[in-house]
Amino acid sequence: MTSTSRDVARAAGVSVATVSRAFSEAGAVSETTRRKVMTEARRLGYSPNPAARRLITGRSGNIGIIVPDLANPFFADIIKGVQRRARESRQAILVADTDEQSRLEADTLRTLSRQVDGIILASPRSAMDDLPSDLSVPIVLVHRQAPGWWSVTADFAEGVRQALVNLRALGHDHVAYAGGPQLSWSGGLRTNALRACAADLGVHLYELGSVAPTVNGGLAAADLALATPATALIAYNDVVALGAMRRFGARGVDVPGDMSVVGCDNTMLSLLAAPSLTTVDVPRFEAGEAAVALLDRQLADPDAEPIEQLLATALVIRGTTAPPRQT
Amino acid sequence: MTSTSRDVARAAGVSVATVSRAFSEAGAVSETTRRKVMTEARRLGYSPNPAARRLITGRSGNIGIIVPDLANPFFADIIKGVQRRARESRQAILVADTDEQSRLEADTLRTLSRQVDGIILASPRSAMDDLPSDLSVPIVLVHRQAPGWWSVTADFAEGVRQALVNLRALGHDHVAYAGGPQLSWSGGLRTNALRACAADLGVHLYELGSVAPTVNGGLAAADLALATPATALIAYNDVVALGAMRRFGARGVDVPGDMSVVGCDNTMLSLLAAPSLTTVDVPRFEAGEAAVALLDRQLADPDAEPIEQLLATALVIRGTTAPPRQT
DNA sequence: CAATTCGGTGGAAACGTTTACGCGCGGCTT
DNA sequence: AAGCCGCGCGTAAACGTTTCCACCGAATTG
Repeated sequence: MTSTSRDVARAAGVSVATVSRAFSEAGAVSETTRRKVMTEARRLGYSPNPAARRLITGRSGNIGIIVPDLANPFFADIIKGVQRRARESRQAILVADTDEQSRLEADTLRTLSRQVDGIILASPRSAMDDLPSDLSVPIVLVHRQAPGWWSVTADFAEGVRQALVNLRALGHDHVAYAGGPQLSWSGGLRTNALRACAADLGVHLYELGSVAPTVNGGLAAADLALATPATALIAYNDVVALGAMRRFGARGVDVPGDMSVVGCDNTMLSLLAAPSLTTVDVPRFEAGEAAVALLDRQLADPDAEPIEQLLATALVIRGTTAPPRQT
Repeated sequence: MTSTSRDVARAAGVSVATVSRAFSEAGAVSETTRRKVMTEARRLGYSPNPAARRLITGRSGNIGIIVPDLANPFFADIIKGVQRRARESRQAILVADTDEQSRLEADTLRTLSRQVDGIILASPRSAMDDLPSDLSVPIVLVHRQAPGWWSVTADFAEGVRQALVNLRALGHDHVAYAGGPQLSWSGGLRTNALRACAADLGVHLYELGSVAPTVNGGLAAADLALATPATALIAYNDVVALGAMRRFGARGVDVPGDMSVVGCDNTMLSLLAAPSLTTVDVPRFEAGEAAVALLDRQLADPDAEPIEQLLATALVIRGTTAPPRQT
């Protein structure tokens, strides 16, 4: 049987209001009574009922995060960032995984919105128009920008640009690109950046279209790449890159001898690959932490102008890029 | 401004009690009025305030899950299983990651316990004695058994036994084992099973001690293994196995030519490795789903006898195991 | 036809907090 | 020395539900 503030009040010889004040840290209670209250509270094993507190304050102390796929180390790391920051401010986090299904996003958003003080929406696969806009909780987008929305994104454009520049410097004129989900905003960013940059550099870019952001997607991408004259492949993310490497291996294509591969995200996977994967580093923990910070700011001042935070990216050279084999 | 049951009641010309009943699905309201209530509710954008509901019912509709490391695909998959099952019964999930620090577990458990109806505690790194036992919420252990606790575990013992039997059949008499965290219950299980089985088979087992369940742990394990006459390495999990493979590669040790490697868990990583990793399959989604089921059962009947559910494991042969090179 | 049940509904009391308001009391200003 | 300020605290009114109890009419029973 859990005890209530009334029990503590009685035991400490004060009123429930004082107990509440002692816990709310308002400093509006003398140090002596505060100590007395705390002692009794500990003795009785009391802690404030979150439901009751929430009913009156309207704050749950929880924040929600929605990701397309928990099993993708990229999103797992973002959540870890969120969690780290949230733990400091004693907030719990509700996570929801939409299994890469865009139609689950709106629903999940609506359900979650009643449970939390704010929501972090990572890499939504829906069009912004399909997302409910009348939710009464603040939202921060991660890796998606939209007018009027708060967001934290990484500079994917710069990252893939560096990748292409590097490949060009190695001597690759024919480069393939395997894109991710159609409605991935950051995917679009990469595509546009690559197009522009390819034109600038005089590199021939083979767009392989969009593949699933999974190992299987990578397998498919590899076959598509081999059907072009490309000597290098830039993949939507590390998972796709690794999948492609696997398929290259199976088809007897040497990486990086016959085909250079560049991933994106710099997840732990890129270090596990053999050879280790050249990839674009994007700060994931930091993105998670920044998102919580923005959420807190929005919570403090709901009418503030939306902030769009941009995180830096950089190419990390490892073992899967090399000059093309002389033919 | 979110509307309340009173608004809906007024609009529909009924009492708040009826509105409540219409939403509580009790079937204690006529179909006509129910429809009327629902119509008005939709029009006003009403949905029951979870805090108020929870205050009176004592149920939050949330379940918590605590894992040592979200970034480990093994736990990510367990969470996905939990999430899938929880979504069906319209429960949200609170996840907490303890960063492999056992001292965070008790705290997290206590904090979470006020927020949720039940907690799933996956692979705790603490001794059971260090965990608070007076929490008023039901708990289900995953991959840990303890007297008086509900749990769902996998038959790791059988899995590693199969691995050792297979290695023996390939001709390996000297096998190294890299263990995981000291207080990992399932780790202890593996160690004991391997010891017993090695004795039976006449295989010489080199216990490398415990390494961190991370890539770095794997790197270390590889060096330790090479300091023994072992021709095969069984690793605590896939991450460690992949880390070890990386180090073997760096030191010019061919896998599986010079050294066979067996992982554990059969995560997506094992398919990404080159060559793909021979590993022990352990059902992760199923573990998550089963844990929720047990939680629901415990919730329905708190005084029931604890259930200990066991999931089957099986060796999956892939590319990292082969007969030892003839010397 | 009278007595009884029962499905459907409303009134009101909880649930455990937070917080506006008010009050006594000591120390400060003038 | 009289008034004022502000600190510390208690009283009581919310917050938005669920649920017990009572009530009414209609249907069922004897």
